[in-house]
Amino acid sequence: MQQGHMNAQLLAYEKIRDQILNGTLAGGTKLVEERLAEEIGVSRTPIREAIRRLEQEGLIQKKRVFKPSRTDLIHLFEMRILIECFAVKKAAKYMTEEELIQLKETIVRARNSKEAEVVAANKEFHDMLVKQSRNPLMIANLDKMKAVIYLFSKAVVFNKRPMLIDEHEDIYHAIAARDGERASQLMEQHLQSDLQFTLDLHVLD
Amino acid sequence: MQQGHMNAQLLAYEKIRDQILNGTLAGGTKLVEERLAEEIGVSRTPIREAIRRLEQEGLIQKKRVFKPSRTDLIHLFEMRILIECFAVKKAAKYMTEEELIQLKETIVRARNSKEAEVVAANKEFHDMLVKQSRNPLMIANLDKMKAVIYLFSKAVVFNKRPMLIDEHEDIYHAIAARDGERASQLMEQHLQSDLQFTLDLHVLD
DNA sequence: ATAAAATATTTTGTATACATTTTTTATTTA
DNA sequence: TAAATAAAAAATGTATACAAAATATTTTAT
Repeated sequence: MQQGHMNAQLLAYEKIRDQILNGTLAGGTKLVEERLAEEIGVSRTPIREAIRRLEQEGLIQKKRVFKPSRTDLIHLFEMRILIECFAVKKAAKYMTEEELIQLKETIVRARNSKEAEVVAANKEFHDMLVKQSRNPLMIANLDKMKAVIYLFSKAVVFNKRPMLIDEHEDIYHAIAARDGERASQLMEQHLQSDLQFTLDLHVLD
Repeated sequence: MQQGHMNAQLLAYEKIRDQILNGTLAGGTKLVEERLAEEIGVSRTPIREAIRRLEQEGLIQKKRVFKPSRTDLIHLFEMRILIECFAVKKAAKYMTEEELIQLKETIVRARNSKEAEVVAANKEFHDMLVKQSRNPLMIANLDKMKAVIYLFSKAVVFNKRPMLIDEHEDIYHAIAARDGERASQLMEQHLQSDLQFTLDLHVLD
């Protein structure tokens, strides 16, 4: 959490967002402007703007902390698959040798580290690929979605799904071989597995 | 323009949005809260909320009416193609006979009407298909994008591209034949042609 | 006359008061 | 007791005043 020129709005936005993501504000909680204003120490005005923003990002819906259902997650992943498969095809076409080395590097790092570092490396793998879409719209879209996806899976200790890194490696090889179609197929399977894994951990709904 | 329970916010939102879409507020124009407040006859507070919303929809950027560049339009269409091709595959799988009749109906209407009615029928064709994605996220996304796409092509008299209806018909036949792959390919070509047509009409940039 | 500094003006950000609506609680009635 | 209604409280919507920041304008020095 960095603090640029901290105006009240940004402060409110970041504080509320953090509380939602780390679970302090649980899914379904009603957000009361005055309560938040008092807690954060600003007036209602910037709180409102922050809430509007979070509403647009999907983290708040109808004044309540969004609690994604299984169906919501499935929809999110449908969209995610569309974008990441597109990106991966572009990657196969346009990624430079240097970029490929960097990509490979995230896999090596994921194998040789543990805990948070693994998660960070895997995240970087996906981020690098999404960037290859060269489409700011898609990048921004996916960014928003990730917050909601995280919201759903935050209970899931940490992405420790078996085979995850192997799948990344397969995707990498397909890209390096400039086989966009195959990379896309592999990415789809990879994300479907991720979705299934997440759904399985939330038996109730 | 219908008026539900007209609160100041909605009023402001709709008025500003309309002015952007119909060109009264030209691309690049700086939006001054006080000016708008006076004109619309509400205070600055609801104006601000309306602006935030329009910012999120992409119609306003950094306090100015968004003026999409050719590149922006290309990005928009990349995203649009992704979603509509996805939708069309689902349509081929799941559309009922009744729905297919309705779809066909939009084509007949487009052939036998003129002016605004043709445009409406063509729009309905796409809307019906997008709905087949059965994914609220995609539907909402496309809806936002359409406003911006319209913003770009509003100077373009009205969608009178030759072959447009024939292409719709081809897509319809592919769907009716339950050939999702082909429907998707046809939809992609169709939208690429639309993009090209729109770009060609804006020689300057 | 030009560039820099100082000043004035406009515009946005924030707090606050009050109006309106929504939600909750209490009360009445069947 | 349960449903319906009325009263109270709470929360949101809106207007407005003032503060801070960003822009535009004038002044000054070179």
